[in-house]
Parts: sequence; C-alpha cells; structure tokens
Amino acid sequence: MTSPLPDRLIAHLDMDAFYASVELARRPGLRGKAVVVGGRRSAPADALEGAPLTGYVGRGVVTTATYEARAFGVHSGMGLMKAAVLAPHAVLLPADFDEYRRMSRLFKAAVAELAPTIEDRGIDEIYIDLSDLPGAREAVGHDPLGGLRAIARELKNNVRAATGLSCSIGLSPNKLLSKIASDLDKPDGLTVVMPEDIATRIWPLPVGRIHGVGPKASARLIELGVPTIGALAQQPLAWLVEHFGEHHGAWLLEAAHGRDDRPVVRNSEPVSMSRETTFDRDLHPRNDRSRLSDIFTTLCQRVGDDLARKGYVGRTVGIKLRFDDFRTVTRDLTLPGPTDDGAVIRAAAGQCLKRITLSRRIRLLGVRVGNLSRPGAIVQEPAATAPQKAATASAAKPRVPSGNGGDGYSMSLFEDEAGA
DNA sequence: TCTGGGGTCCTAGGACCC
DNA sequence: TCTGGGGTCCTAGGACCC
Repeated sequence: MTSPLPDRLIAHLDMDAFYASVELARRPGLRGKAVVVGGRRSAPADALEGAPLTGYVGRGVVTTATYEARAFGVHSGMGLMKAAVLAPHAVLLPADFDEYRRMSRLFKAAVAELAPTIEDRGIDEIYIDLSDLPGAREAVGHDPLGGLRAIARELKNNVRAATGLSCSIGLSPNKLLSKIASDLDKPDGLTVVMPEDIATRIWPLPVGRIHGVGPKASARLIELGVPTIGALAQQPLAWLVEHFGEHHGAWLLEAAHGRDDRPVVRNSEPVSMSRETTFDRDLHPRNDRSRLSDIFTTLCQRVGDDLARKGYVGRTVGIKLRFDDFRTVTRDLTLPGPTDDGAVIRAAAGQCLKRITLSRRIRLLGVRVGNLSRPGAIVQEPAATAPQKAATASAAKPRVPSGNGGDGYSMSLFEDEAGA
C-alpha cells in the first residue's frame, strides 16, 4: 500500500546548465562541445568570443560549464586558468547577463501560466507550490502520483516551448527535499521523493547535498564521522547541539530526516544592494590612490543608481575590501536617514574607509547599502531620545565635504592610512 | 597563475533603554 | 559593598547560495 499524498506538494525547478544552454541555443554549432561561460570583460573581446580556453590568463572564474565540459572536471566557481588546464580545447564564451535575465523571465512566465505560486530563487531556479493545483492529487491508473507527474511534465513542456531549454524538476512534500531531488537526475530530469523514499534516495547522499550544508559544515561532519545524510539522521540531538550549537544542531537533524515546513514565498523585499569589483591587478593604496578613488566613487554612484532605478533607499552604507592575501574586511555606518544619492553614499563610504588600516595591496573593492525601505514608506521610528532626534534632523542628508574643490576629498581618501 | 559578483542569514559583543 | 534581565540597534565577520 502506498501512503496518502502529503499535505504539501512542492516542486523545485532548476534550469540545466542555464547560461551555457542559453549560449548554445543561439550558437547551435557548439552543441555537443565542451563550452565554458565566464571570464571578465577586461580580456580582449576578440580573444574572449568563442576562443579556446588554452592559455587563458586572468582572474575570471567559470560561471557555467556544459555537461561535456564538466566531464573534464570543470565546474562553476573554478578559476578559468585551472579550467584551461583541465579542458584546454573547451570553448570560452563571455557571459551575457541581459540575455540570461530575458530567458529567465520567459521560463518563469511559462511556469506561472500553469502554477502561479512561485518563489524566485535567483536567475535559474524556482520553487513552485503545487499543493492546491487541480489534478495534482489525482491518481492515474494505479499510480497515486500520476496527476502530479503529469503536471510536472506539463511544466517542463511549457518551459521548453517558451525558451527551447530543458530543466530538471524535483517533487516532494517540501522545499528541502525537492531541492535535493531536482539534482538527482540532471539534465532534463523529473524526480519524485515522498517520505517513504527518504531512506533509499536521500540517506545515501553526502551531507553536503543538503541545501545549507556548505564546505565548512560538510568537512566538520565528515571529520566527526558523519559523511552521509543517513548517518546524520542517526545522531542524537544533544550530540549535534554540542558540536553545532542549539539552532544549527537542531536544524541539521530536521534536515537529515527530510523535515522542512518553510512556505513557498511569492515575493520578498530586498535587504541590501551592492556593487563590487576585483581589479585586474592588485592596487597599491598609495601609489594607485587616484584610480582607487575613482573606482570607489563609481561604485557608490552605481549602487545609488541601482537603488533609485528599483525604487529603494537605504540607511546603512558599508564597504568591503579584499587584500592581496585574500583577507576580507568590512565596515559599515548607519545614517540618520535613508538615501539613494551616490554622493551621500560616497561620503559615508569614505568615513568607513578611514576605519581600515591599508597596509597591503587591494584586490577588491565593494560598496553596499542595506536597511532598505521604499522612499515614500512611513518609517516606524523608535521612541527617539532627544540627541537622536537632533542628529536625525541635522544629518538626514550628509553632504560630501567640499574641501579643495571637487576631487580633492576623494583624492586624499586612500592616502590617510596608506603609510609610507 | 589560485579563488567573480550579487545576495541572505546567523552570531556575538557592546551600547543603551526599561 | 552588589545585583538583574530583557529588548533593540549597531557593527564585524563568516557561512552559504546562485
């Protein structure tokens, strides 16, 4: 006997090798070949457009690789120079995010035609709540999951019709299991995992396949003699809490048993917006200060433009620096009032920068604005004390120090703690 | 020749308030 | 002499994800 269908029926839909597949769709000649999408625009355009990976020099990483390229051990996040060693004949294509976003909208719209309860999880994947969809709980013949499978096949067909691309779908009672399931049969897969399948399909998998168990936790668990999800499920709660803390320990055990009651959330507000850039070569805080200052200003302006374009303002301005030894530091500053003004962001970011000792070359510079709200929204103010009120009134819009005419302020920014 | 860019969430300590 | 506990905000760092 099969058990009755669970209360919730959740799908995870993941586009197969999305960026690479989009590129192949408009370059059919590359089908069947090892193709890698990635790289940085700093490389000469003609060398980047469809050039072989051989001898790639630069700081780019693999964004996506076709399954043919993955067969050589190439995977996303890998440095392109390493990828070039593994698959020298692979074709390298530059990323075209405008096109990927366009295709992303197309596949999401195609899904929404059939199932409107969708949670966005980035450009190439979504969760879909099928619980109340007509037909989802209808048996087909002797298969109680027949109706559900039919809907999933329809979703895949709709996506293919709209984009020409394939996707993989995982179906289960919750987001956690569906996310694992969609990865079990890629590409173009359809995998159902019901509670009775957990022991056979989920437990043999390594702990790192749980969404939220990354390299660190994974290594830690393996070191503790818990390599698989099944082994994790056998651990006593107290033992997990002892090693991973109250919250995380309890969550690990729930996850190992395939329990997850997070809802499918249809739209969520952004928390922060940021811009960052890694330089072609590490920059010296003093010798390259004018260049650093220009980049800094540009980043602030771009974050401001992003905020304004999307209709947000933010109150906390933060910066991020990565040094040549890959050490990363952040500083942030909360303003009395929210802003989307590049100059205001720049002034606050400058204050943050003063708090960092610049003793090494800089590899990356980033600017972030958090604490977002909508400009018109009534901000619920805490019962402010008198001094806080005064600060709000006077500094709601801090000005960029005028200094010696325009550029002088920014020119000096990277000079202060640069040392000699 | 290592290691992009855009995000979210959690932790933890100190300030400050009640 | 000493003793509280809870709550929120701010900041820094880190794990993790696409």
